[in-house]
Amino acid sequence: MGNADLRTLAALSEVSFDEVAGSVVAVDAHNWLYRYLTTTVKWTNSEKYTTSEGEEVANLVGIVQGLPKFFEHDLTPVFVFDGGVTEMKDDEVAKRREQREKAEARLEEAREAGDAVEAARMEARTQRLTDTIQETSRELLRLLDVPVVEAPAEGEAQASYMARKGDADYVGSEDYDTLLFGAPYTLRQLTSKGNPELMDLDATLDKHDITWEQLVDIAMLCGTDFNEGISGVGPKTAVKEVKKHGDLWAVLEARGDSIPNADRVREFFLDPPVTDEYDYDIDIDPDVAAAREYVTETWEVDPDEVRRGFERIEDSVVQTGLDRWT
DNA sequence: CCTCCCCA
DNA sequence: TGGGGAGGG
Repeated sequence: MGNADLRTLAALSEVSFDEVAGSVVAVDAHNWLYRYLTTTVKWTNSEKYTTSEGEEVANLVGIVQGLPKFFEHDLTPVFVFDGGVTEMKDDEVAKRREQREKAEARLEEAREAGDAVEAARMEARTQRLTDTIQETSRELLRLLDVPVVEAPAEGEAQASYMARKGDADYVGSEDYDTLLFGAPYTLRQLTSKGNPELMDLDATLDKHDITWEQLVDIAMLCGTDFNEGISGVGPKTAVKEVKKHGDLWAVLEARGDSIPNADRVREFFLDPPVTDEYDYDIDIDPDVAAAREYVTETWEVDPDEVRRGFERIEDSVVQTGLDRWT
């Protein structure tokens, strides 16, 4: 379970919303929507957010309720969507399919073994947001004038790349592997109660006196979402060994161990498919009336579910506009 | 120090 | 999902 290990290595600190006010946050859209839908809206077993046509549109409620948090703290979100498989290179398609099949196979194994935790974890990995959810999310964000970027592959990789280039101040994600994608600063817990948590890449590297490449090597030894780690190797040992031997290959050779597809996984973190073809205006001017009509009439969402959210959006965006003039 | 397991 | 304790190496 690599993510917990990465957390122990990461330089984390609590920040206040005031400290990050005025910044642009590249949000991994899939991650954000998925977490919001599962934790807050409980969409999977709710008929409340299902239209008469049987389409699940809890995402619309999630967006209307989740966006005000950004605006009220003067944060500009840029939603970065995962790329469609067809836009990816052939080997990338093959790689993703392979990973997906692997995850599904592990899910089956976990189910058969009665391992509920592992099954839930694998389910989260294999679960995809439906096409309807992706499309209606994009449309609602368009009406609300929230910037959207289309990633060629992983949204998380694209968001990290944008932050690295300086086109975003932070990546917004709950995942720790934005560190592995080279995101300088990641904000976690942006939509939950309490203060956000800041994850700092340079501070993480300094703390252990390692390079970014070595951090990726360390993570791979512990295990990532894309590879099993080496049994008996945790964060401490991984750091020690990578610093002693220099890089992943030297560590694996010295131990007589191997990681399947190690070169591809490593490359995936260090040089993922990303694009420079994006352009957005961070001066947000939402058409709340059109957005409300889209949500409540086109998709038949109960107006009571989104009334407060739209009010907060109206208030906070007007407020922000005033702030900029004073 | 790692892993497994339980609790909040 | 992450923090803490038991047990094993």
